[in-house]
Amino acid sequence: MPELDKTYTPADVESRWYQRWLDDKCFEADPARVSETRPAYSIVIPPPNVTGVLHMGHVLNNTIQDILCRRARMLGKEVLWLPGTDHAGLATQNVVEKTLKKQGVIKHRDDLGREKLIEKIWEWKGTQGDIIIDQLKKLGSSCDWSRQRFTFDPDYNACVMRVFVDLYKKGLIYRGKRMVNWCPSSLTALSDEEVIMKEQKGSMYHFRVEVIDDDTRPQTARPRAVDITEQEEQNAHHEHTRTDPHTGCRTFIHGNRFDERAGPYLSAANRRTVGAAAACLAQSQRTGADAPSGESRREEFRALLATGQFRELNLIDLAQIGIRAFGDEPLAAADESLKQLKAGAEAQPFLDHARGVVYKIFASDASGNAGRKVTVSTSPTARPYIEYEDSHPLEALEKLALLHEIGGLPTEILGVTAQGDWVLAQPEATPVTESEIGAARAEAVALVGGVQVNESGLEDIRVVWHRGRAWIISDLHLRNIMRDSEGKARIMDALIVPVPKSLTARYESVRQAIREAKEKAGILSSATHAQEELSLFPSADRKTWLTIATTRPETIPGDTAIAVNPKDERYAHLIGKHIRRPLPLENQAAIPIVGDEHVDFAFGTGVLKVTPAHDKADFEIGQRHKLEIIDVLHPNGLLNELAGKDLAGLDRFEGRKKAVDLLTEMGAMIKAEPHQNNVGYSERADVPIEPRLSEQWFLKYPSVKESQAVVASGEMKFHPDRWAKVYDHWMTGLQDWCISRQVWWGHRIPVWHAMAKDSDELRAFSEFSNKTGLSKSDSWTEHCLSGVKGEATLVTVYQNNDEGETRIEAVTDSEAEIEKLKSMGFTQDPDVLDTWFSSWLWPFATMGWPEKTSTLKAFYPTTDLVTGPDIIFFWVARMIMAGFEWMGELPFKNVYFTGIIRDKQGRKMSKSLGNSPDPLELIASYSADALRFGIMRSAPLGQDICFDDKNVELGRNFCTKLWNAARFRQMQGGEVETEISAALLSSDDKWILLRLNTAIAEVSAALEEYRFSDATATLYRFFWSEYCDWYIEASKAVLQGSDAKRKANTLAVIDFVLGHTLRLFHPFMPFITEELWHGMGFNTDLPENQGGKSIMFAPWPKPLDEDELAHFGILPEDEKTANDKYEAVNLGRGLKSTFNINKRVRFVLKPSQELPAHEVEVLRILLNAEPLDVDADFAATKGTPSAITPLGTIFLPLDGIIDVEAERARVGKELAKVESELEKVIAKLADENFTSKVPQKVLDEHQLRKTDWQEKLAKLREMMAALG
RNA sequence: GCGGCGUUAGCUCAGUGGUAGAGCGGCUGCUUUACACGCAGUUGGUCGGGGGUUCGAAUCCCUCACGCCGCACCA
Repeated sequence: MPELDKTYTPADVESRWYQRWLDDKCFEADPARVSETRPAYSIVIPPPNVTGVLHMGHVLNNTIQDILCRRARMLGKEVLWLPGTDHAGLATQNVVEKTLKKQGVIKHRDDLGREKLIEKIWEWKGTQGDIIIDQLKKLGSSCDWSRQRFTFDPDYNACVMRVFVDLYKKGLIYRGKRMVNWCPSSLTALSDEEVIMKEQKGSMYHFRVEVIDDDTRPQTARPRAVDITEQEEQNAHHEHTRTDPHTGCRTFIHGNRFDERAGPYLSAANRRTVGAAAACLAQSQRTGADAPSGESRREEFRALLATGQFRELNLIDLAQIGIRAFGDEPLAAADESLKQLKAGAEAQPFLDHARGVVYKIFASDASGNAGRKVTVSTSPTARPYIEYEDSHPLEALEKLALLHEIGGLPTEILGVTAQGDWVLAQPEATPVTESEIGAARAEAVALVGGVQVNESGLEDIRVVWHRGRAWIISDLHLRNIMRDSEGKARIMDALIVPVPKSLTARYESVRQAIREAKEKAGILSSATHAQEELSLFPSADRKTWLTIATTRPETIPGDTAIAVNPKDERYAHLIGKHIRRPLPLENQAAIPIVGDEHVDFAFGTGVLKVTPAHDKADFEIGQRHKLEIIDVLHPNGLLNELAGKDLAGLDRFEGRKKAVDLLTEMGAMIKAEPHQNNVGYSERADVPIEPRLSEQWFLKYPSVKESQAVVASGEMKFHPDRWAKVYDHWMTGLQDWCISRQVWWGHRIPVWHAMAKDSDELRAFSEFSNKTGLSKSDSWTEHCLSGVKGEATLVTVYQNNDEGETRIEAVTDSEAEIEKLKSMGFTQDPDVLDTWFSSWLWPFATMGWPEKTSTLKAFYPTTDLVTGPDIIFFWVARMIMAGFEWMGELPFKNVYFTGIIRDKQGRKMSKSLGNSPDPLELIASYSADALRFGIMRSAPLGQDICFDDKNVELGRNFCTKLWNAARFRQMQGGEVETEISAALLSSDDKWILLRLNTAIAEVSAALEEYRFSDATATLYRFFWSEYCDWYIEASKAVLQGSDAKRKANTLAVIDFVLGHTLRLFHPFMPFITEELWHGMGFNTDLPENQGGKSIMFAPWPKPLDEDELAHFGILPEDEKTANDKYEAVNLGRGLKSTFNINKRVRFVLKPSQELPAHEVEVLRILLNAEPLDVDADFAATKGTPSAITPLGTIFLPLDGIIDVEAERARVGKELAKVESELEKVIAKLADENFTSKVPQKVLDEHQLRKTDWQEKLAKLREMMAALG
């Protein structure tokens, strides 16, 4: 037997074996070898990016593939693991361009031009590309490198061209001017899958636009209100761009007419309503110029909300917010705040029809601010509530919005009628009885303390019960006017929401009464306000304004319409009118108001600006209404001249700021509030993408039905199968795939154009005919232009493109045809294809398609695919479709999705975080085997992996252990792998053979089900805990003994187990197992293809079958014999440890059964006893520590150092535990409920347990008694 | 919003109805002839909360909370 080095040197071993495997062509697949008895097994590698370097994800992915392949080889399959790399268009071009720039070779790619740059990239690929291939080899990957492919290989390119032409002919590829995801950094279109949504904290800008009747009216540079100075108005607007920084709540204010410090600011329009003006002034005076900013109150309000007690709000008048306290103590929650206010309060109760008893308390708040009013009232839902009046209507509305937006609030604002009525729904309100109302009223009265009730107040709110809900109908609407508690009229802003006509009609009389009351008070009735004024803010000159919310004000110059929902009663009547687009300043064009169902009237203001050139949804609206498309952006994201002179040349984000400034200056800006929305980012360039209208090539996915069905039916299996759902979902909502990219490195689109300058189709065609000799009727058919037999071009004539030309489009993948086209003046489409458009052909294009190669025949469809779930759409789904489309068959039978590798903190590994260890460094310091074992051990099925170097360290330790165990065997000398004699098998031998059987079965089953971490766990347990810790230690009894026959037999068992273990380990740790396989001489005498050449072809271990077990005389109960012994050892060791004995000492065993001398010797060695006396009549000195074992009682005689108390304590502790366990079992067995219902098996188990505990208890009691 | 995954020992994770586990870490002891990258012993858990089904629940059902990941999105 050759001698193993004292230490394992992985670096030498790994490079030596890998080279040897390559030299011996161990990885090369031969289709000719495939037969019925030697089935094919194949995997195509997910081709890494040619610029890529190995990261942990690759390690995980490729280790799994290698394990699958190596095991398949051992199972006697013909294995093809087909490797290669991906040309990765954008990424590679970027890398090379950057390198060239760094080297100072170029400043811009145009310096080189297309052809030269591509040359440079090829050059780069030749010298620096494919680094990852060498790295994969370091990992031990057993790929068939002789078949390595690159997606840009000439024959692969031919496949891509062929596929394009085929799809084109099938009518699935088309060119279209559509909205695409445009990357302003890479200057190319991207597919939807390459865009990732990121949450953004931006602003929602509200600005107003002027409604005009038609587009013929003269334009005015800026809207202007009468009776106010420019400065005043600007101030007013400025005030109201303020938003709540904490909540970002919307205010619903359309009017924008209040100055918080100075009180209501009156526009001319408001002055029209005389009473209102007075009211405004009155309130202003009452609250005073130094009225609190509202901030302190806001805080308090938030605090109340946070208690969760205030769940419902009720708008009484627009300056008030009512809060109802629900719960067992209706008012207790509000009590605290109320107490503060009560001091010196003046309460004014009155009866309100809608609200029951209302008490209005006027008070100063804690900080002495005047003008605070609190209303306590009963509600129609029989819950008393408290209302806070704010010094300012605006503030109240802000709170309303705040409440409205807090999840779980039962009050919803539903909408507004044409009359301006609005409806609050209270979905959680429960209808109440008269008596409940009465009780609530009484509570409220009691609270404020016996105040007299008077009737007063305006009948401004009604509650009706409808469909089981309480509906509040109010006459309030925009500029609604009411009396306040002092009897003075006030003007309020309002929420506008529709109410069902049927409902409002029933309350016509109520409204009539209100109107009369208001007229009597000299207040304009809401009825006099015409419909068109609703929701709009009319100014003195009767201009009407619409408020629009947007996140992208820089695109206003590209707006070509305003859209409202035709069902939205607020705005429906405006459809057909126009608005004045505020930007660009020099071109404030009139653009139409269109009705479109797309508009969500619950969102924002319900008015949408339509920018067809810069938003997907807007584009569609534009199509529906035949709107003009104005593109205001350059491809690189700078605003162009169409954006106006103020914005042109600015970056889109700079432009945004500038646009806001412009709107503010002209007084159109109402406010900017914090707004969170999701913005699409280019995954690669990490910049926000720009929806951009451009001419691109699109593909309608082929073979969708089959592809969806194959997974749904389970014919193709996903592991874990939850990904099947994700796949199915995506396949259900497929969007056409934008396949063209505006880069140079890629498969160039095989489409050739000739432009006929004439827009007249016939004349254009005759021009074409002169060149080709084809007639017009030949359009859309294939022709051979070159005259070369079998070659063809598909010719299509498109009339009238944007430039008024006629385009002749020729599509072919034939070189002869291309030459001819070139000579005829055709030019090729400049775009290249999406990289995924080539990699979706990977499973068959790498195998020689379209030829019917023997490789394809033998290895397609492939068996397994191992990849990450992040490319399920990019790659997996598309490969399935391509497989069906061109091979008529699924491309693989199983897909295993790995998890994502995270760091110790659970963060995704990334370059920018720098938290990704370099696998090559790990290999250098721990070995590839260690890395492989470590990562597999921590990779449960499809779960993300928290990666820690500790795992690799553990892998390294495991390798060392394996190495040393092998060395131990070798040091024993003797022949390798001799016959095992059944007669000489010890209980330990039988035990380890049974454990090996279990391990083989477990590992095989785990691998069948892709449970790699389970497999490694079994390997670890079996080899370390069972084989090394117990079996080898027990074997020392024989190996150190003098019985040569037994010794030889034990070595035979050890060899048997090691030989199986190495094979079981090989897929996980290929290098060290190969080294030991040869180093230990397991390869000798084996046929070349059965492990003689390499362990990778040795047969995969099989458990001993029944016959073999019988032959060796191994029974299932043999496992127990050894287990009993090991338990006795554990207990004996425990004794030693308890009494702090760390020397070799004497043990005495008082056996409960006869023990062969060999077993005693094993016991002695495992216990490290010197000596171990077996004495059936042993009478221990009082206080001698002992333990009850399955083999009898073990004593640890401690002459002179007996500590009776310590031993009593120890036994006592154990006694207590046994007693409690026994008690549990007895109780269970005594319970008839249990015994009558439980299956017999469980009952037996419990019975047995009971007997065991009882026996133990008896013995422990004996021991206790012995201790005195 | 819709969907998925997860929550078990200090950490990483097994455990799909019947006596709560592994590795790492911690602590104690041991240089014992394969291995200190080792050996022996030992300490860690009301299995996220609540409810239900059951003789019995970490496991099945409901619900809530938290975390992660997709998808869809509203200007």
